[in-house]
Amino acid sequence: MARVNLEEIGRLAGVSRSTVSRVVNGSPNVSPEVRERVEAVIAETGYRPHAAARSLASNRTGVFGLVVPSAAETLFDDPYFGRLILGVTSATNAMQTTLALFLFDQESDENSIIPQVVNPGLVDGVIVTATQMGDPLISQLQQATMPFVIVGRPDDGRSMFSVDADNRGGARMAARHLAELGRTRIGLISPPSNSTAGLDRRNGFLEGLAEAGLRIDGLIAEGNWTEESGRAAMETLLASPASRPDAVFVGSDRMAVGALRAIQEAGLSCPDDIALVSFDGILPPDQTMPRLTSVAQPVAEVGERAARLLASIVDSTVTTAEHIVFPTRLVIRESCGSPPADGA
Amino acid sequence: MARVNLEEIGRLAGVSRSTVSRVVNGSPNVSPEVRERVEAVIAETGYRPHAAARSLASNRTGVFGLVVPSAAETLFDDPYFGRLILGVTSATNAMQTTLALFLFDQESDENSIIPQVVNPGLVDGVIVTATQMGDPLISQLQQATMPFVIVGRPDDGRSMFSVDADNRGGARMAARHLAELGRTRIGLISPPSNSTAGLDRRNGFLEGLAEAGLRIDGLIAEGNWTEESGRAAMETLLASPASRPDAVFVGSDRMAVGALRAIQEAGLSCPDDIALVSFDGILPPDQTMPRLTSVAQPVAEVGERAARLLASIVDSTVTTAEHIVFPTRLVIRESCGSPPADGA
DNA sequence: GTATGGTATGGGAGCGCTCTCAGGGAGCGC
DNA sequence: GCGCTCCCTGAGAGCGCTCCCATACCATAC
Repeated sequence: MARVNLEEIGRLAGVSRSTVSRVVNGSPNVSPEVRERVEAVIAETGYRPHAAARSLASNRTGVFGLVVPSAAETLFDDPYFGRLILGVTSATNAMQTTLALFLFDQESDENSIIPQVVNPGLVDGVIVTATQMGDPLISQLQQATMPFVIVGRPDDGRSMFSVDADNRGGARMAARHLAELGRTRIGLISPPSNSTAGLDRRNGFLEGLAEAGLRIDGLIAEGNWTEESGRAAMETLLASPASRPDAVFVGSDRMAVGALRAIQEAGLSCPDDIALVSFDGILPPDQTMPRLTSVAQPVAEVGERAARLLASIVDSTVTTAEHIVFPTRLVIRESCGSPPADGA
Repeated sequence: MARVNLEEIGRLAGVSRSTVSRVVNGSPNVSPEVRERVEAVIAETGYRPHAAARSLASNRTGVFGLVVPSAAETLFDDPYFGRLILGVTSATNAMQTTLALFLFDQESDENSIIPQVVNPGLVDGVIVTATQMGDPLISQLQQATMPFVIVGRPDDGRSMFSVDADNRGGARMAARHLAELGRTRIGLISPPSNSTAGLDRRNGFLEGLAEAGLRIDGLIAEGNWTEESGRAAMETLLASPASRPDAVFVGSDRMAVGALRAIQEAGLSCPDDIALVSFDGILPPDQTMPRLTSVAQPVAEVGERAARLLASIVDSTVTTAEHIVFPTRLVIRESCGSPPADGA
């Protein structure tokens, strides 16, 4: 069953290459009997169109790139990226598009990967996640006029297509919730401030705190998304018993796991001594004791929407940049100290 | 900066298309001054070769596919696939190859995805993971003469290229370790037996048990890789207190987390009442209390090796099917009840 | 009858590259 | 000085497809 091409199929079915192409691509202008004959030949030869040839002629590859830069090492310890990939693939599968994954597993890879990403004829467009401030990839994409969508909020004001969760609103909600439960010394373990998500969560939290008439009072530490950094940050906050917080908002689930461990290692109780609310809502709830109250963001939906948005950019259906924000919701469990209202 | 092609670069540099091609592809037969001139033009025009055109002409795409079929939903809760992807990308990055990810997120996707995977001109070869017995994908790949490597052990005797961890030997080691610690009623929570990995771990365990002169005595339950199934399986094993095991080998880390929870919920202690050894060695050790003793398999290395093997098949460097097995090693922590010998 | 329009089909051109081959020039040995 | 080889370069063909246009045919309208 050697490779066979359009011409050959045409020959076998007694029609031209063009007609076979029409059948393959579902053009309506083909007579039923011809279509049937051609389809029979295709079936019995096992013919499959050659993707590269098609791409070259049509200037469309049917491939989207998903770029996940920076420390990929730690990446999959966080369920976030897995969920995002799941969302993206669910959309690309539905659109008959294939997904190329660009993971930079080292800083040094960056320079060898970027050319691939922006290479014409490989992908039709790119979804970019976890962009750092001033990411060189972004400007390269713009320069190459490669369509792209950012997952997250772009750091500068320039208009680009992007999809994000409402980090700011969610964090604000968390702060207010803790305040409403009567906590007064509410601390923050912030995600890294070199990411817009981190920045937004921090600012949203401070905003909510202010709205509740509370002050942060120096109870602030910064982590780097990892469990270990959450634990270290909590240890910092607990360092002086006199000024110990009675509640902490932790900027991500994983950091919260570490923070919780620090609380317990210090012989304190969560939520009695220190209430905790985290962000992401992505961990299997039973993974911690008490279970985490968390601001849930719809990660898979963000990924799915990003893929669909990219598709419409590629199709030139939408042309003016838009920033899509998904709402977050507070999932109350035990770590915040309020009676559970929602078991999800 | 509109699209520019080889011909155009040639025109600007005063040479032919062919010469530019040689420069781009690093052919040695180009005079230094011409090379320099061409490279200057390339740099200033921002020229990038068109991947599809190159693929069409050279019959090489520079893309490898990674296929992860079946229940993708639960996929990323298990760090296994993340690690595997990391390993594969580390190799493909080094080889200047791009990775196409094929995730079937529903059974129904399968039929729409397979054609993409075996499509000529899209990928040069495919790495297939988590194959079920009698996977239709495999026969399609063979039929399309698409090079492929299986991660895991192929279920039938036919010769194919594959890379696996020594599931059998690892499980055997686990059984013997527990026996050496003086446990006599050693149970098994087996991975699903519709996977060769599951089968191998189960058989290896039984083998090790027999070598230690022990019998399984009905202390066997089967899970489906999930935490919840591990917990349910352990509950089954604990159902009749009279015949309770004093040790259990759990076929995966995630199931072990569930099993551990079941032990603790039953008011028993691990390792005092029931010692635990699991398989994978992939979870952050601090995630459980006590920390899990586990048979560690080098997942990332398996992925990396699979990608490299695929590359040599594509290059026709290797032609006779081989099955590569990576050794596993027992990482002793607290859950097995022996004094820790290794902190990794 | 001719004019008009829609539909089914074929053929040519071309997408941007690689690969093979031919040819010109330089360098070498005798 | 001639022939040989080796290196560099250019030109042609062709990868398998899509897209556009020309053509042939049929149906309808006047």
